[in-house]
Amino acid sequence: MSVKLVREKRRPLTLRDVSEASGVSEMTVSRVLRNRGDVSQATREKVLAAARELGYVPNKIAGALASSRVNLVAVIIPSLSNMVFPEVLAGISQILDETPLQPVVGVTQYKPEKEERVLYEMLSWRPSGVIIAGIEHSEASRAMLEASGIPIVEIMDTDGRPVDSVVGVSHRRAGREMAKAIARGGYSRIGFMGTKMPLDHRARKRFEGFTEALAKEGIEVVDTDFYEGPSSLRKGREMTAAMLARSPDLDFLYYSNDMIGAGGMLYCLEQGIDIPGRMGLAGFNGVELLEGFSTRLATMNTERKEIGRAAAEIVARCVAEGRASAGERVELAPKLLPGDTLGVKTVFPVE
Amino acid sequence: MSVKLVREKRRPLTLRDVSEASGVSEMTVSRVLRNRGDVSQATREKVLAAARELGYVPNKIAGALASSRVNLVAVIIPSLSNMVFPEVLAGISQILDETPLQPVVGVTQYKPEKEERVLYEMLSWRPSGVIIAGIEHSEASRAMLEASGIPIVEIMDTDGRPVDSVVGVSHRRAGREMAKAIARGGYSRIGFMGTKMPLDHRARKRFEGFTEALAKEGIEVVDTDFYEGPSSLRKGREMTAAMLARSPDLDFLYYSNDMIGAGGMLYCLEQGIDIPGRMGLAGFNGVELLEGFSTRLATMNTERKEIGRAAAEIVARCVAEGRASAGERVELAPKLLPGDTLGVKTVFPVE
DNA sequence: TTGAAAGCGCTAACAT
DNA sequence: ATGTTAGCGCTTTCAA
Repeated sequence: MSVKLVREKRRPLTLRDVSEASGVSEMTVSRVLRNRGDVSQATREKVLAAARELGYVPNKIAGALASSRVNLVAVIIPSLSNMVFPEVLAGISQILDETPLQPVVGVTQYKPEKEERVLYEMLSWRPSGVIIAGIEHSEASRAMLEASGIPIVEIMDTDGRPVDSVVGVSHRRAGREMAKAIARGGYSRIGFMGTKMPLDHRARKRFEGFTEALAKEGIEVVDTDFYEGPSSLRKGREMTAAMLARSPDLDFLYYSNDMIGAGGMLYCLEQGIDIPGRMGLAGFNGVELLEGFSTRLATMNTERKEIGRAAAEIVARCVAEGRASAGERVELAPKLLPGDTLGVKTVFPVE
Repeated sequence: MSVKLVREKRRPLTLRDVSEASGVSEMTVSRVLRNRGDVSQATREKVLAAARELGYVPNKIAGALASSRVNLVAVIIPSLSNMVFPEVLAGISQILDETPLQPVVGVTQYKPEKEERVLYEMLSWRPSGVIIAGIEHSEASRAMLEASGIPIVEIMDTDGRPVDSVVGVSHRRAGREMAKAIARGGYSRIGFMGTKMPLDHRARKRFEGFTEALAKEGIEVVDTDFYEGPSSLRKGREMTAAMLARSPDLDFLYYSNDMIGAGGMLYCLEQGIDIPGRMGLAGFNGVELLEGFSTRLATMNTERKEIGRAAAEIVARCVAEGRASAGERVELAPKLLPGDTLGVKTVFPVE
């Protein structure tokens, strides 16, 4: 006959339990568990044995309150389904893994109100720093960041006035450089496809830089199309089909990201369109996916992982030095990768 | 002449500051900020005005300690770069957004030791529940989960003995069903490509189910190749090229995920291989990417978002009802999508 | 409807 | 090397 021990709603273990089980004061147990020196080897072993035996898991809530130290870094990004952000996160983790700091991720879905809520929520856990995508925030969000008293790093975008530090690329400049490359290639009837602008400041800035630089060359964007929702190969394919049906005389398609760009490229290749002679194509980001196609889409590589690393390093340094801000500015230069789809226009449509 | 106020290392605001600014006791301020009833309209407004004025952000650390309530759900997944997991997260968020609960994500990189560390770290914040990918854990991890006293939901995989609740698909069964479909198509010389097994239990189970079911049909897997690191189109392309060079008489390639499957498909199409007459292909997951290709890769759709939703619902229900566990089991049936690459073998290689 | 007191589980700072 | 005391900023509980 077996007796089943039903512990009612188990009270979680506390330091006191470990203290009693090991016959050592709570304070010393705390020291052992935090690897502070000044504890004899014998005591240390006794305590660790007791803690393991009981299955004690420290309570960081209490620890953080008592020490007013919270080793969390709030990371606020618009989305996880755009691979760009997991890549940034990978860079952040890589750096923070070497420190006692831990990233905690919040997702805003590109909505300023959601950003505000997420930020408030995260700040209420009193993190040691904030890494936040974008440089455009609601007034309330900006006020919270400024009042937080912790290092803030805005990432991805350097066009604007940061709260504290900033790490990213100039999207305006990226747009300009793409425009210049297109003009050099002799393309002149340009179509643009991208996300709806109010949601995506970086895409907007690229587009602005792009059209401005084209204008200087006397070229204009002939057709544009904007979509909402996730970027996918399929979306790029469908939008491209629609645009080419509408504006058959285009000779270059600029996409606001590689995913729809690759979809458009697949469509053009299947239609037997001569690339890059009759039609040029370019995306943005330099995502790994592009390496999987036998025709390489032209793009501009933004070093997402490097952005994450640089941002995390700034926060880690501030925390280590006890500084409340850094005021650093890191602008990375995106690199144009012409691939196989941005060359020289050779085929001219019949007038 | 302007005077610049340099507040040294700003002490974060507390309830007391709001209390003093509004002339209301801390207790009442706390009530207002938590939307508890029993506060007069006049007082409420005074307090809210003061809090907004000061830019007060509550300290959840202290709140959680005092109330021993933490509205966090630990979500532990192997990776963010495999789109499958962001999709699960989207489902989880969708449900938790309707509750006071918040997901907090930890990433294990498919490493049991890392899973152990991440789990320990997250449990030390005393979350209200845990959603964790996979049903295989180290002994220590399993012990922590069992001792946690909170609802645990293991997701993705149902083949095994769960700690508490489980939501997912049977990967063994998925492998078997793919094998049967392949046998029905008349394919008989099978190649398999996937991740190194010890890292990926679900891939292993699919492979086991697959080979077992094939064996029953008298078919065997002729060639296999396993890789480490991220799955990419390029990897699929390269591995496929290598395998076909090595084993030119294969008539079906089964990939452990859609990403490498799609890469392999692109390679085969470019080589002019007749699909599905001479060669069949299949992946696993049913990712959106596949919709972007004009040839649809055969796959089995696992409802990741639905898995996330179901898991979050279990946790939310437990928390609402104050239960420490649910013991639920939700097995979703993956659906075979034959697409354009799993048909009937019609072309037989010259002997 | 409001307030006062006690304490959540830990750690800083000071003994010893 | 170890122990004691006094909080951290909030919420619970009870009293008014």
